Amino acid sequence: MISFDMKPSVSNPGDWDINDASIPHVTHYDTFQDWSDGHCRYVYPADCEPAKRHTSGWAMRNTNNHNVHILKKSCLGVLVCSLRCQLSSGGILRLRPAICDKARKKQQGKPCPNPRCSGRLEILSCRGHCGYPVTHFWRHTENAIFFQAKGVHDHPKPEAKATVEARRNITGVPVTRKPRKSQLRLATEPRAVKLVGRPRKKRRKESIPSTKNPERLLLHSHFSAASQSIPLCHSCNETGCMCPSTSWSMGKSLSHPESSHWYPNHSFAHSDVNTWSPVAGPMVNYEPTQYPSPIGLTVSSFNNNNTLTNNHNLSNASSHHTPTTYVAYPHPSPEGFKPSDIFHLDSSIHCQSNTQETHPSSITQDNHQYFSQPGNHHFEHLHPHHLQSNFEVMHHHDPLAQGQWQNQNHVQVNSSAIWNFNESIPLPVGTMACPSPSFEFPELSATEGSQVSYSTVDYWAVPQNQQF
DNA sequence: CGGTGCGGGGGTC
DNA sequence: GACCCCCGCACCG
Ligand SMILES: [Zn+2]
Ligand SMILES: [Zn+2]
Repeated sequence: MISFDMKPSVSNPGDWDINDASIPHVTHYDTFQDWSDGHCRYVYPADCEPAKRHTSGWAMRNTNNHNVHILKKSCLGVLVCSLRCQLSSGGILRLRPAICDKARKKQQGKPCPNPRCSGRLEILSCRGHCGYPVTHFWRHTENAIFFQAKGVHDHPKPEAKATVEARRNITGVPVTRKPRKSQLRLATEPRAVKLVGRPRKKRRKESIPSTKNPERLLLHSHFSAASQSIPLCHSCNETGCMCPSTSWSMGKSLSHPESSHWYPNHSFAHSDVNTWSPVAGPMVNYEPTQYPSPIGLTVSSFNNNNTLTNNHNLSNASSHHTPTTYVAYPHPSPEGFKPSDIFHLDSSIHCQSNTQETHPSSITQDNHQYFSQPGNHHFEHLHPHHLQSNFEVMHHHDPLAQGQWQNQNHVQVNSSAIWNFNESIPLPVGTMACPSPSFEFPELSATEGSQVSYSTVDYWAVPQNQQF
């Protein structure tokens, strides 16, 4: 049986789609979801700052859909170590891909910041929407901001944007959180404007179900099929989809049974931030299990509760009246690296032109297939039947790994971290204008003083990371 | 320098 | 025609 529950916030009980010519008036708004995953729709108040910025925890880049009224963004995946080395925290490295193409190219191929690892950074691209990246759509109306997402992320969460910014803060680059005008340029519709797209050429409004790609196997079916008793693909939300990462049973969000949200049965993204589950491939219903580490380390049990994750409301919607800037500093050094290690990933100061291909050994080892395209891009093909052995799963014991979340939010300081974080102090937790339910809390952190003492140059010269 | 939004345009189905 | 992606530009902080 299909359970597609419309959130009661939509005054029009009928379906709305981001592409609809007219979108219903809403009387109730959702709290901001910056880690939304799966097919979901939310309505935010027009003054919701994160919504105005079209932000997301996921690294989303603008995609041209040739429609002035609907902003489309697609997921860039996550920046991981090619060797999937295990961090002291028990997780794997999950850096945030730069949104800017140029900066992202520079990130790729850089040495893994883990001093014990000879791996290199590579993009684990998102193929969560029938092989295409997960897409987000934003649409502004007079008094609301509509959000719709398509697809289920098939990769771990990247570090939060605030983490990257906090790191930059430490390096001295100021980080401001004021909304920028340029970000708010998305045309607002006077009322029920016909979405004709821009007048140019023949491009029209974006029709969401993709019918293009051969390997995506996205069959022609309409979104509204959701209301029918036809099995839907969790990934593309289409009937009849045969995309490989599909679970066919209907899942509903445990945390938000009332929301219009298809909840994936095997979403990685819904596992803990520092861990994730391998894709189930053509199979279904992945159960968290312990897998051997690719580098032979014992995979330790790790239960990271430092994050409030997907779709977990922390507070109600009544609190997004004042656009307060939040001054929280999530752990600026995720996974136990000293921040300066990762600063290099943000800065081009010490940029090495690591434009070589990923070395074959890691290719074989990881059961990944790499090929390059013009422009030194590294693309990755995941072989679904190999994926089960590809990745570490540290979360095997956590019964909540499949959709329920703990929010203990305590600060963990891992004394066995590679770098000495004994001086770490808990960092303040801020509030957001439109409360984000998934703000990352510090796990490993350091005072500015301790970070300043690191030599960012030295680390870059560590020979053990130059083995390629 | 990088995040963001806009828009042109090529390629593919 | 639809829709993917890439690219460049402009703006901003
Ligand atoms: Zn590594
Ligand atoms: Zn994704």
